[in-house]
Amino acid sequence: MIKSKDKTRHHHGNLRTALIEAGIELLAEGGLDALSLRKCATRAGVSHAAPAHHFAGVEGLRAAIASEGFDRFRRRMLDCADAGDQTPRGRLFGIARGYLAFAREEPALYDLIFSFRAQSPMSAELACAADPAYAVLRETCAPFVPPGSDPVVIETQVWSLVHGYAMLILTGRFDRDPIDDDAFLTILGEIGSGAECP
Amino acid sequence: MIKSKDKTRHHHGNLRTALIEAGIELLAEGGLDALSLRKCATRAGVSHAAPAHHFAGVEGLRAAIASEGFDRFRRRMLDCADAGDQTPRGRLFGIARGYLAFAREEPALYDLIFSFRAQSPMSAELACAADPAYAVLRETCAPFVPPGSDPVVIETQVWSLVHGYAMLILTGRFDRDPIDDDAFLTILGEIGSGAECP
DNA sequence: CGATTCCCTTGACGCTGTCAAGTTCATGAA
DNA sequence: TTCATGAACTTGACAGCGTCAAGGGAATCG
Repeated sequence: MIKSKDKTRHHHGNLRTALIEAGIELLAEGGLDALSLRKCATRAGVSHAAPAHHFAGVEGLRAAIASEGFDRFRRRMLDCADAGDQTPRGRLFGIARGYLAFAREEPALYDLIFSFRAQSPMSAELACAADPAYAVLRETCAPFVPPGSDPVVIETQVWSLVHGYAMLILTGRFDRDPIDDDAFLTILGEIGSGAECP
Repeated sequence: MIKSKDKTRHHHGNLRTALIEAGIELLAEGGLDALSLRKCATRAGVSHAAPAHHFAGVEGLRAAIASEGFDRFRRRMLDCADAGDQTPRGRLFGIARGYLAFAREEPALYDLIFSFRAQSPMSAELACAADPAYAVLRETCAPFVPPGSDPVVIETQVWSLVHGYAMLILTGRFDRDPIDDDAFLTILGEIGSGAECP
């Protein structure tokens, strides 16, 4: 048996994590195009080909960074939900605020996690990493599902609305605060009407 | 004076258009990553450095292709709107159908036109190219604007909802027809309630 | 102690965008 | 007409990129 979880071996300790961290830094500094295997390697202090032993090419690195990104995304939503009113509507507004906050605070990471397309070889792995984030949305929407109706309908409403709004913000379509977020959240609130909202 | 509009000069006639066309083909065949200046040049039958005389680098080519993409996007929405019921609600559903159709039929081109971020050097040029498409949305939403309210509110609702739904489709989050588009359009219809809907 | 295995390095290859310099051809002037 | 100008394109070069093959060094195991 090998000490399976001990990564602090050889020259570098925990290189995989260091490469992901370096990639997130590069994204924050230079956007999606600034991410490269060689720059991550340099920043982590290893040779240009070292990352190949930890990721399946550049797409593998992107997927690994996206996994970490989805986790931060999930935590950002939960933090906002936990900080506001602990009512179904308060929590719904909370995750929406967290969603928008994440998109604005880490736009390149946000772009990355939603840059994978359906036919991507990584889509299975990515779907796995994204599921916990989606679960947050699902749980928050649950109180608004009309009895006997498919939960996916209202989840799709909420998610499409917030996701689309975030994307439009990032494209810069809104020159300056087109409608403030509270007005947007009011719209979101109307979607949840018709179910109990204590 | 030079014959200003005559592009059929020299070796190649109308190379700029040919390069844009080649780029759109490459996008359709291989997605966003398949687009490169050199491949466009080869496909148009010119040397690898020829495109530099027509575009400001690869970003310039991407912007030019996006301009053409926005125009096709606009026409696709208008075609669908013109084909359905000529009521405000019928036309609203029409542009939504056209929006989704374009995203599904030319996913890479759709990705490209929405890949430019606010701080991009091309954002001014791109905003110009995108305006006619946004005008279609604006006109279609106009009948649903409550008197005395800011039109941008309802435009943002509609647009966010459809844009987000399209993005979620492309990411493959919906394994198989999660909710069909008609159910989605019903949601869209609820947004337009409260104004005249003849 | 020696062999194995893992982690990483080195070097190479083709592809990419970009630049500098040269060539070819159409246009306008003499 | 001939010549000069300049636009359109070619050629060649360079650095950065992802990826592969081969090799070396350290830790572990028999």
